[in-house]
Amino acid sequence: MDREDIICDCDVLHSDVVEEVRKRMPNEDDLYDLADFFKVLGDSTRVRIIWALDENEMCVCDIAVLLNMTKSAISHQLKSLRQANLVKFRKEGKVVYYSLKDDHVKAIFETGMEHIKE
Amino acid sequence: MDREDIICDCDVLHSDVVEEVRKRMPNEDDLYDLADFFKVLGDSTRVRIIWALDENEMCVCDIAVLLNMTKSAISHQLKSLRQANLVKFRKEGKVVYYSLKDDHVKAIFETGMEHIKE
DNA sequence: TTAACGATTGAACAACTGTTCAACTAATGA
DNA sequence: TCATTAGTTGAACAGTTGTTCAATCGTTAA
Repeated sequence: MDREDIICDCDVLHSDVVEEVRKRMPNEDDLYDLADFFKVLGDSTRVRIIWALDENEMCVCDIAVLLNMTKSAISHQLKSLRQANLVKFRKEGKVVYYSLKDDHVKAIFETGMEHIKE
Repeated sequence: MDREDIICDCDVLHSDVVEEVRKRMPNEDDLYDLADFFKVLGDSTRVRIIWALDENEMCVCDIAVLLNMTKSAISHQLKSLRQANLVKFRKEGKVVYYSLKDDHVKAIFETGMEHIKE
């Protein structure tokens, strides 16, 4: 990093701690990906969709009725969930059935629930 | 819900599934709180702060140096983390030391890492 | 008392996000 | 063939969010 790129407005107080932590920090890219992953879970519509799909495979219309939202809104959010690799789908005629792809998510949800219920 | 409040633009296709899922869905408020919890984790600055604090208790200046950001930016994010009950702090003279409050978070992080590394 | 410094705060701004709307595709069946 | 229905898409809009900037607080030490 060049001198000019340093935007921090203070001097380090415990350089030993900072250096030690810096060594142990995971790859920057992984931390950005992790934040993006949580960003997907950080929306009540998507959380409710995931929770619903964990109970049962459902089509877009059913989810829209369940959450009382438009098909379009649901479809947009399902797109985010697809891109984040959290749901999969199968087509049957005009109907598209969505279901959960990942088994990590339920574990994460349950630990999250424990946290907020304290 | 009144008839006028229904904004869904389609008819239910599998009312049995929808009814069954509706019964099993957790409390709406809990799902909103859960989404808010993930929203806090859904930012790379906050994720990096949490990861750093998991390694060592640190003061605001040290975190600012580590992440090459201003004290102000860090302090704002620490406020979010405090409000979400994820960090605690102790004062020593002018210096404020932050550390992780919650042991759930590391478990959630590690499961999240597993997911994104697939 | 005063200067210096670590930290916090509120306002402002730009960037981002979720929903709506309208237009569209693809499959069905009359 | 044509109307209908399930679902997707892109643009637009409003609401939200993260960082910056300047001002401020609280503690320390001169």
